[in-house]
Order: sequence, then C-alpha cells, then structure tokens
Amino acid sequence: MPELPEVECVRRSIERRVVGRRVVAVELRRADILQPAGGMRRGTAPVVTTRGGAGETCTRLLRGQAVIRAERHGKRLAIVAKDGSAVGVHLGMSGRLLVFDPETGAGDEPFSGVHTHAVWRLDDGSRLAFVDHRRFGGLWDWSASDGPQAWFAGMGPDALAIGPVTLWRGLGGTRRGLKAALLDQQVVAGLGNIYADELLFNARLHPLTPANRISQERAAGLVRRVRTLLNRAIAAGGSTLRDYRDGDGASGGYQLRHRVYGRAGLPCGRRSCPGRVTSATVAGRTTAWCPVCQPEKRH
DNA sequence: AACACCGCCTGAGCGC
DNA sequence: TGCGCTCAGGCGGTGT
Repeated sequence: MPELPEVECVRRSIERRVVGRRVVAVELRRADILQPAGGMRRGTAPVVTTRGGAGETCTRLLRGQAVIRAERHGKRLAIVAKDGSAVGVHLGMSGRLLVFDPETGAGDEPFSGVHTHAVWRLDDGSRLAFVDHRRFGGLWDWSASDGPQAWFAGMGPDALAIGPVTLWRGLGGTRRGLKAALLDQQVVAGLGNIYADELLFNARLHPLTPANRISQERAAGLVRRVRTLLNRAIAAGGSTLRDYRDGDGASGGYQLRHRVYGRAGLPCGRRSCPGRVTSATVAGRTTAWCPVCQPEKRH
C-alpha cells in the first residue's frame, strides 16, 4: 500500500532513471486513468477527457519535454518537465511506476499487460510505465501554467516536513480519534493505515485518543517519531505487502519490521510486554494496537 | 463538524 | 480442481 515511504522510494527511482531524459512519445492506453484537473474522480461524474483516447498517442503528458525533477508531497508525486508542465501521479492501492531499460533486459512483462495504462518512451530507449491493476490510482496532466503546486497545496503539510506546532494545532482542531486525524491528509499528508498504526504504537498512544487532547509536548514527540519511522521505512525500501514495487520493480523490506500492523493476535513486539496485538475497525479502517502499551485512557 | 457508509477494482485466500 | 465468498484499502463522494 503505497504511503509516504513507498511513494518516496518511487520518486527516487524516477529521479535516478527518468530525470534528465526527454520524453519521445506517450501512449495512453486507458483514457479514464487520466483525472480531470480539480474535478471529481472517476465514477462519481462523467469523465471528461480532452485528449488522448485509449491507445492513442498523447499530445501532452510530458510528450516532447525534458524531465527535470520528481517531486513528492504526501502520497502525491509529480514528474516535472523543463517547461513547467508536469504529470501528477497517485498510486492508490496498487499503482506502480516502472522503468524498463532494454539494455538490462529484465522486467518487460508489465509493459505488455492489460493493467499497463500509460507508457512513456524516453530518448535513451528506456520506457516508463504506469501500471495499476486495481485502478485506484490515477494520472493528472498539468500544463506549465497549472503546475502541480496547487495540487500539493490542497493538502496538509508533508509528514516529513511538518513541525511540532503545526501538528499540534492540526490535532487540536478536532475531537476525532488520533487514528482518524492522522489519516486525514489535510492534517498531515503521507500517512496511511500502516504507518498511522505503527506511529501510534511507537508513541504508545491509543488510536481513539481524542486528537485535541494531545499536548504540545506529545505532538513534538509524534513529530520526532514520525520522522524516525518514515525515514527507516524509506531506508528499507518501503513496505511491500502484496502490490508495492519501486521504479525498478524491487520489493521493500520494512513489512518485516512492522510492530502492530498485520500482527493481530500475535504477542506485542515490545520486549517483556505481556500484551497481544488486538485489532478492530477504527475510523473505518482495520486498526491494530497493543492494549498494554497503548491503553485507552478515559477522561 | 464529524461521523457512517458507498463505489471504484482486482486478486489472494478461504471454505466447501 | 474450481467455484463463490470475503477482504483489503485511498479517497472523494453522499447522507445523517
């Protein structure tokens, strides 16, 4: 499930293998993977595609442009061209951005599969593909005047950049449980179900703790812990449960270090803690925590 | 404001 | 073996 660490690993793959290249051609195989800018998502409104029907070669989506950088904010990724235009990418649940280099030969399969929705041909002969079998992800086509900045600004501060006071204020503005508040991308951008649970475990906070009861000191602790957690996950290549791969098709390793996520019924991983990880639906999500380390404090 | 719930989508994993 | 069921989840929508 791509959350901030996984998206960051993909960003770095793009930086290594796509930045500096020029896009020779773009093939959009599924027009409905392209999201209307600022509009509603697929399935809730008629999809308005102004260019590039399925199987067609696109006139935008970076065609003819030199890629100069890859930016990330929360779980959103933008591949930016020299002229300021950009492609926005959201991986959703199962999205992948894969780079294939014919010189290495391996990994061609995803490019011919039915779940490959867009393919960029680069000037060095390599190809970048957006593959997403569940199609919860999507692409955005930003012009030089749009840019991805408004898209990024439409969400809260990035989880790796947020400061303690900002987080404290964000949490203080809601009586929701911490789990729900941390998943709210307007409060802090980048956390999903896995890292929200891991963060709460590390901070020894119950998922239902009212967000506005977090002191400034606790918020500062959360900021320190979220940075440590996410940086460690990035260093491990992210968490691969089923679908996630980086741009080179490599799995992550951080799933082996999850302390509570996916460990319901197992002993708490904290040394000498007699508790067992429990799970329940909180804020509409399967949530795992240790009832001993993370007791629910009433009043 | 803050919930619950729905739809989107596929494949893994299960019981039978 | 193979069928049908449930589940997973990000996100943005509607309804309460």
